[in-house]
Amino acid sequence: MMIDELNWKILKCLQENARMSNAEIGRRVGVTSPAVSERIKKLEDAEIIQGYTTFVSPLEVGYQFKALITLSAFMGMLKPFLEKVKTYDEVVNCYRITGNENIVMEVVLKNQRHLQTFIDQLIIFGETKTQIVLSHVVKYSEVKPIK
Amino acid sequence: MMIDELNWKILKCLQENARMSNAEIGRRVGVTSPAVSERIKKLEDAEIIQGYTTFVSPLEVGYQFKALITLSAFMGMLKPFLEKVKTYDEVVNCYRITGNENIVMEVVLKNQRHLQTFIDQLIIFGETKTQIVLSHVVKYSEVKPIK
DNA sequence: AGTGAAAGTGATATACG
DNA sequence: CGTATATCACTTTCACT
Repeated sequence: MMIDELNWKILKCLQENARMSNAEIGRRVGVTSPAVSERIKKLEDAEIIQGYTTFVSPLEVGYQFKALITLSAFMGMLKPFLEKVKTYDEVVNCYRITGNENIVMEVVLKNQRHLQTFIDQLIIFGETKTQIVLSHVVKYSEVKPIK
Repeated sequence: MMIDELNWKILKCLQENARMSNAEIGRRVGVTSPAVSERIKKLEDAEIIQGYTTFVSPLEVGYQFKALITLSAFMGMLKPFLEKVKTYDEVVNCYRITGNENIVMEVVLKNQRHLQTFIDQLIIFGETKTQIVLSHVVKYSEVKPIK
């Protein structure tokens, strides 16, 4: 599928604020709301738009910190881990990566004890490395057109 | 601010689909749409809700891969980097972390050459480590109530 | 803090450039 | 692929509880 300039403008609006009305998007990009509606539908069908979500602040709801946890899986333990990780409420993001380290997870934790019990659950899968997140410098920045 | 069970149900709906109408949320959680509207406004004011966004697939719009790039900053170079990183279109997320490695970035790249030119920009700030993302196993999972 | 009703605005389907 | 119109749904405000 083709993404023209108008579609990029619509994607920009939606990335800025997913709850913006089609009418408001239309005003900003210079078309009517049915046109916006149809284009959004096509972007969804083409899976260019993969969903709409809300940022809920982990700190404001009582989690004390975030951490990045890196897992170097033991032989044969990567596959079971990939299934298991989906069930952890703590994990908000999980990437499989190249190299000796196989997995990086972004986790939300309520306190140090919680970190300990969480890491304890991982030891059967491999070796872990924990890095506490001090700040989220760039947060879910927009995906922009390729130059 | 207090987050009661009703607010958690509303947050669950919004995290699943930020574009869900207040009326639809109301039907699912058992209140009227003005009630939903008012609660959402309070959650926004309390900065529990920090925004609404749209997932645009980097691969579908022409980026060939993602990478995690770790930066171990040279003495005195962390602060200038923290300003500079906001200007990079490639960086969709950037975390400052504890330990010898100071920064982890999630970046979208159009090809190998792009990776090289991007890393070249970083060498003045510190040493880098690059891990190519093979898959995004858990994607922006919901933040859930603390048990 | 939530409901119900009124008025305004937005979404959707259809007909037509 | 877009607009224009009409109908229906949703949002917002407000009086009341």
